[in-house]
Amino acid sequence: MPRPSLAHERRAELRPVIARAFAEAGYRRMTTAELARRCGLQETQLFRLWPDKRAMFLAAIDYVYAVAVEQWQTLLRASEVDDGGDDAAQRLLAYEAKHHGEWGLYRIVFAGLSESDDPEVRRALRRMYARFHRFIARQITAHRAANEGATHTPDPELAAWAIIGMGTVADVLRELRVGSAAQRRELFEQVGQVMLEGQRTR
Amino acid sequence: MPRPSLAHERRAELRPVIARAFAEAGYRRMTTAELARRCGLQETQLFRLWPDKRAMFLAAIDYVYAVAVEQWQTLLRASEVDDGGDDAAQRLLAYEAKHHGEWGLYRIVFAGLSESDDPEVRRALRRMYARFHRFIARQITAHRAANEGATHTPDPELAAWAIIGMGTVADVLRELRVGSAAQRRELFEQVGQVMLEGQRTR
DNA sequence: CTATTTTGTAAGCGTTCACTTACGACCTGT
DNA sequence: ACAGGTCGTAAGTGAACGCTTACAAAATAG
Repeated sequence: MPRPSLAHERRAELRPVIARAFAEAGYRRMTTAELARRCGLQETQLFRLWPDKRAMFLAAIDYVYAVAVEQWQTLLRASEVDDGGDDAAQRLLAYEAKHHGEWGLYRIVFAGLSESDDPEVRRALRRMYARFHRFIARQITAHRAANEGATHTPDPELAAWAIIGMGTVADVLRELRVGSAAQRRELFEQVGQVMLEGQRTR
Repeated sequence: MPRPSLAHERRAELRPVIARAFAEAGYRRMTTAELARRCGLQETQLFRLWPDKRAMFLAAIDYVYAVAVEQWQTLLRASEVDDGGDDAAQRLLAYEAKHHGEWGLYRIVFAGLSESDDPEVRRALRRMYARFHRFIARQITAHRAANEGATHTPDPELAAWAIIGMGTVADVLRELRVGSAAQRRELFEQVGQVMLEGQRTR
């Protein structure tokens, strides 16, 4: 019998390094050589763990959502205790207003989008967006249900997309160094609030 | 005296072809050879018109705003006559709800963003975003001023960014083939309306 | 005409980079 | 022990591609 493979575990522990690398340089500009250097191993090892560069990138895309959700969950658990009357949606919004995009992982998404004629990359991005959207839409629905019973516009599904859009534009502003962190925070707070509440449909 | 150069005119007439090409394939994947083929000339000619590939890409970025604004202006001129009571902002919103992103030029922006450590590209993108933002913010201010005098939230500057974000997310959905054109239209109508009107600050 | 510049065409050059080959050392179950 | 796999390292390969060189043809002002 051969020696048992640690490939699975190694992939898991290298994923953050890979993701970080792609986030810094984008897809094309991050070379497999540099990737290997950052992982502290030879290029060949990398190609034994993943079939090709694209597969490494796919792993990075999945990591984007994984990281976000992990942070949100720890946040929600932590603030169940010292809750100031705000519900989960508002706490998440306040958190994002401060910390959105600070990991720079959105760069992976930008890279993926301009690489997106590749069907696998598309699939990974779709899955990522679908997950974010579902998470946010649920928060909005819960928030509105808790606070009052009326129907609002935009409906939660659309409001969730709008919030994702707001996050994206905040990423772009950060990326291009347009405006300040304070302004981005204002954006999250004002627009986020309006999207959460919505307007009563007459 | 030498023969007079037509370089300026040629650049102008090739710009849409270049832009279209970058929009279809992104920056890295669009080769200068293919670019030349589409322009119906040799690669060397291209390099006589622009110093390098990046310069061609910069021209494409500028073209994105140029095209949008041209369409908007013809729309506004045309609908001054058969105006159904809506103001400019609402007509633009209705127009975008139907036609946003159909030229695919947003792909140029995605490509630029993941290529964005290049200072020139960054500058071009900043200028483009700034122009879009100013245009939209003015529309919002005009709309609110015309309809009622109260202060609203989010303020026009932020609402304008939110609308750009909404447009971006619509582009992403179109790109990834998530949801239908009708849903994107709904997004523009509902979210756009709320951003235009805003909520009265008490 | 002629000098000077643009326009057209063909070939190629140098670099970057994803991915491979080759080979030896090292585990681990039977 | 040893077979059949994993791990580590070094070198290389082949293709893509941005950009250049070289040279001839055409056009225009003086």
